[in-house]
Amino acid sequence: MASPPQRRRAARHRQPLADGTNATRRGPSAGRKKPITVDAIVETALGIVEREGYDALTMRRVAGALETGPASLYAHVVNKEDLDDLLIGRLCAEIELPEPNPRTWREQIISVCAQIRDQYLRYPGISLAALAAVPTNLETLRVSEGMLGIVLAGGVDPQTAAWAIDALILYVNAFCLETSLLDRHADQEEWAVSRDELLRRFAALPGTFPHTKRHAAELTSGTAVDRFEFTLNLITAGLGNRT
Amino acid sequence: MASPPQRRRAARHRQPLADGTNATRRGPSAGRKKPITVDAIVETALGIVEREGYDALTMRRVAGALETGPASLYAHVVNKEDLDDLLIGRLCAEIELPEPNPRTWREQIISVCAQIRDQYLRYPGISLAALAAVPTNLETLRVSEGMLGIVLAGGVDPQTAAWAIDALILYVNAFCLETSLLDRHADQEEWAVSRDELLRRFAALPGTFPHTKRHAAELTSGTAVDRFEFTLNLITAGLGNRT
DNA sequence: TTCTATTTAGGAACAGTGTTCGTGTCAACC
DNA sequence: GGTTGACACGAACACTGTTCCTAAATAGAA
Repeated sequence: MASPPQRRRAARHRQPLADGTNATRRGPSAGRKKPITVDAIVETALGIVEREGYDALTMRRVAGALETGPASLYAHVVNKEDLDDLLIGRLCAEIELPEPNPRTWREQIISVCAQIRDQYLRYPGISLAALAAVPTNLETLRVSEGMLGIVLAGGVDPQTAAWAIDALILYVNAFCLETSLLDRHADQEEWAVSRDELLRRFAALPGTFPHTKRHAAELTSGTAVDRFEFTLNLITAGLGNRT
Repeated sequence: MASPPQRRRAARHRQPLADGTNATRRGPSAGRKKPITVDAIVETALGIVEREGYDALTMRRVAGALETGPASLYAHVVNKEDLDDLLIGRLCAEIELPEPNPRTWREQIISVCAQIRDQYLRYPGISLAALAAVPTNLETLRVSEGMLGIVLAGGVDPQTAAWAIDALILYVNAFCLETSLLDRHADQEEWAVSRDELLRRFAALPGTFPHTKRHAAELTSGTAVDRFEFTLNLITAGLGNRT
């Protein structure tokens, strides 16, 4: 009745104990080319998401890539939810956090957010898992901690800093999710929404949409990244002098 | 080979033609107590989401509530995706848009966003459908149009207004999604994350998390709505004088 | 060395999911 | 009155996450 994955998961959310990778392994894994480990599962899963998107990430798919059955994964991973957690942990671990600099703190958080954005967009749709991730995941906490340090170094009062970071992370996740969903739509759908097509539709709207019709150009202008940086500037700009 | 739902869906995204509710109906629907219509499906679906949450929303579930099989729905609805689209359209249709007032424009958009928030939170998890909704949905466009009018009345330049509204809507959706997901987690999970529990965990973090440990109180303070209004104030505050 | 305990691997199955096919049934038009 | 076409729907397909239970193989104990 031993349940190692559950315990391992609980431990993951408690303390950053050095992962006790037992040098010696047991079980019928000698016949395998590569043993099934949590890292192998995570790596394989990330590869699938990178290549085919998050909703192609299936326990069966991962198991198949590892040349085994789906049941074999549940010895190392509690859930699909647990796997999701591991994935975004793995991604957050790659984020580089600069030493807080009081003079350039705004550029610094924007750069960290851009790192997260690029990391998430490289794995389309995974931001959904990021939104659902439990807030006590150690790797996401590491990123929060780093961002908090940067904003505090900028002289922002702690309460404002705490909530602002919450808002920033939430926005980054949402941005990536929306972008991924839109890309997936635009990929192989008959009604791909190019900018021209959008402009045409806005122009064809009835008179009850005066502003949308008049400012269709502004509404459809800019790349996704342009909007991303616009919003981040907007949020961070208001942090210095609160009203 | 007639495909009415596809055509209807396409029409929905083109022009707000008055819904041609043919007074006379055909087919073996006389034996039914209530005929299966798009409205009936949407209404039933909303009821399910309100009571049991978005991931209880299943084609089979809706069909069952309508006392029929799942195949019957596909005569009126193209997809589950189409149903999702209809649902958020229905919700957006309920949003009341005030007449733009240049003096109180900030309070006005915040109030509209709060309306959307309450509407989405009443149907837990449906914000996921809102994020995935195609941007040419007429009802969501109506809301965007209303918000655009308010911000423009506030004297914000059109380009800034357009992108800011995009950011606002994105944030509201993400906020609702995260809140719903957290609620679902906290509902019947053994590791429910109460505020005390969170404080304890932050206190137990290793020394590599100095800021998180020191400001655990600020990080865990406030209700979800507090954070919502904080962020909306933050975003709208930066709209007047752009740098 | 032999034996047992523990851990890992995995086949088969269960209860769900979205979606499609084909068939049957009824109402409205010519 | 017969034909047409919209509607309803049972059955099935290809999936999904997850659990049960069995088989294998090693680690430590006797």
